[in-house]
Amino acid sequence: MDKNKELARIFEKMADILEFLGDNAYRINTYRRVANILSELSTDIEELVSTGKIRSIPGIGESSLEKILEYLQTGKVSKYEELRKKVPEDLLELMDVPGIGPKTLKLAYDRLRIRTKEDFIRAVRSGMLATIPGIGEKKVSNIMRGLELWEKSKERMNLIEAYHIAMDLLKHFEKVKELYEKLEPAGSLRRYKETVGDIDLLICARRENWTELHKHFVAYEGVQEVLLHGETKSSVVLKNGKQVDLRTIEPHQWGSALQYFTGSKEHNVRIRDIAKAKGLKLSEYGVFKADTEEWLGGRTEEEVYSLLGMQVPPPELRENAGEVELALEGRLPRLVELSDIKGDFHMHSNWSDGMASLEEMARACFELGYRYMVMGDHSQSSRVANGLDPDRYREQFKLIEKLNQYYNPLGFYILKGCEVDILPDGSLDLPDELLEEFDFVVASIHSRFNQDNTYRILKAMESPYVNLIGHPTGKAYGTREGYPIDFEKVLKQAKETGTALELNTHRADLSPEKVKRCMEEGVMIAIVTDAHSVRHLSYIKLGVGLARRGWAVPELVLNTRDLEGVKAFVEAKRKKMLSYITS
DNA sequence: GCCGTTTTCGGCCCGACTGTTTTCAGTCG
Repeated sequence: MDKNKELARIFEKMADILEFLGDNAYRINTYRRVANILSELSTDIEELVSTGKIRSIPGIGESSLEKILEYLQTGKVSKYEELRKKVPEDLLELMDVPGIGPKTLKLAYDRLRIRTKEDFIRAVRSGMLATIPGIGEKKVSNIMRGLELWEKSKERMNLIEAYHIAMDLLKHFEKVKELYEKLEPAGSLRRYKETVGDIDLLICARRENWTELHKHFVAYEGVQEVLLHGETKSSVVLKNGKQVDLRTIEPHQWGSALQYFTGSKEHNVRIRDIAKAKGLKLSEYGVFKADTEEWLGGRTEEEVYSLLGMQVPPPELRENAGEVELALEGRLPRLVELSDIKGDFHMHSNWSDGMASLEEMARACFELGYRYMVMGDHSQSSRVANGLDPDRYREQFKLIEKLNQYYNPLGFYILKGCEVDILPDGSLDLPDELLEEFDFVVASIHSRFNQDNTYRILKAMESPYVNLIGHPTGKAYGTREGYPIDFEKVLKQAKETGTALELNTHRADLSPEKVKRCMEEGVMIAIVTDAHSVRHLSYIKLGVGLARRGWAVPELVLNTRDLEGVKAFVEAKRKKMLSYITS
């Protein structure tokens, strides 16, 4: 799969360079599409080539295929090698910064002879950039803000990125699985924090295997630089700039080490305090008697916490935000779990802007063990997303009905749904006659963020047919802050109208803090992936983690309901809101 | 560069916002 990724990167880079050079926009778009296809493939590119299946992938034509073949044979793409000679690639990395595009970079390149990232940033700070005609003060301050956001998102990775890095490393260790008993990511990744600074891996193994394990770790192909290479601890920086630490643990210390390295720091400080009060000492090596240093336990986390007289707080709650008190009293809530999830309420197929067909998405959901899924393609006003008009939705209904004939006897249901745009005035992008025909409706804001978004969402929730508000605050990882919104008003309206709010895994919106507010107010949430490919569906696990960080309980998570429960939720709102309208 | 009951050329990617302008270019989703 590494070749898929590398090829995707090359196509993406070529697109960047061509854009900088002012090439044909359609060609650039094609390159990006190819990059996207390559990165989302679930099969090795070499296999697709050898079986000839590559020829049947729409979007990859003769020219792209040639480049792919050349890469597989020689490890290079000559067109890329040619292109990169024409531009300073380092500078082009700034295209990822919000507010900086190819034209701005080209202007700086031509007018100020800027050749590197550092040059550019210096020109922004010194005011040189503002001297170029066509670039004013506002533009410069926008870029400054963009740079800050970019720097910040560079420092910490988002949860999805961290998850992928960890999964790849786990795969790397699969090759030497006879050397260890357990391997688990700790730190903020285990706590499902929205952003992760570096990745901590813990390995439980007998001491005689430690040397070999650390050797295997630093030999990982993704490693750029080895910072530390020892017997118990090694640290590396990966090619993507992210740091990974590895700790080897003896079996009898596993629980205490896992507890210690999971954190958070605040939680641990608090826990050690409690240990001290009980005449105990807690460290990554175990629980000890304070006076005699006698080892009392530490094989498992259960052992550690029970020696302190507490329940085990779920890792997602370990922030010293009330979980310690509840654990001491034995009153921790039962949080939602992955195994509670019976379906996904928000995903796209290639009918709109998804990568996979409806059939493929259905099969994948069925294989995940779901009882139902909501197919929620974009509505007509999302033109770039190839949104559906009423006729196409009705056409899609027929396909869904046909698939349901196959799946329903197997206990799986595809619900007719949509992600309908909330228009600037708060009205919906589809007529009521059609909305009524859907089994489940997600409504989201996708454009014109400078309007009164609170009003738009409140208005949308008044519709008897809207069951879920998509990405309610508009927040997206790293690159974008949310649109301004009065969340408390949204909460109140959600409760009054019987509308659920979405926890969109892809964007980490709602944030755990806002999930917590939902729980406090008794507002129903739905954990969704907003999947645009089969692979994205598996991110539901991360969504559950984010929900757990928001203390989400199963009763207020719509996905824990069976099909009848979901139908009852939809029906209840229709009945309630329609009676308002008629009375 | 890709694609084709509109098929080997010509359409595809549209609309809004922001900022810098005075009628428009760049960026973004």
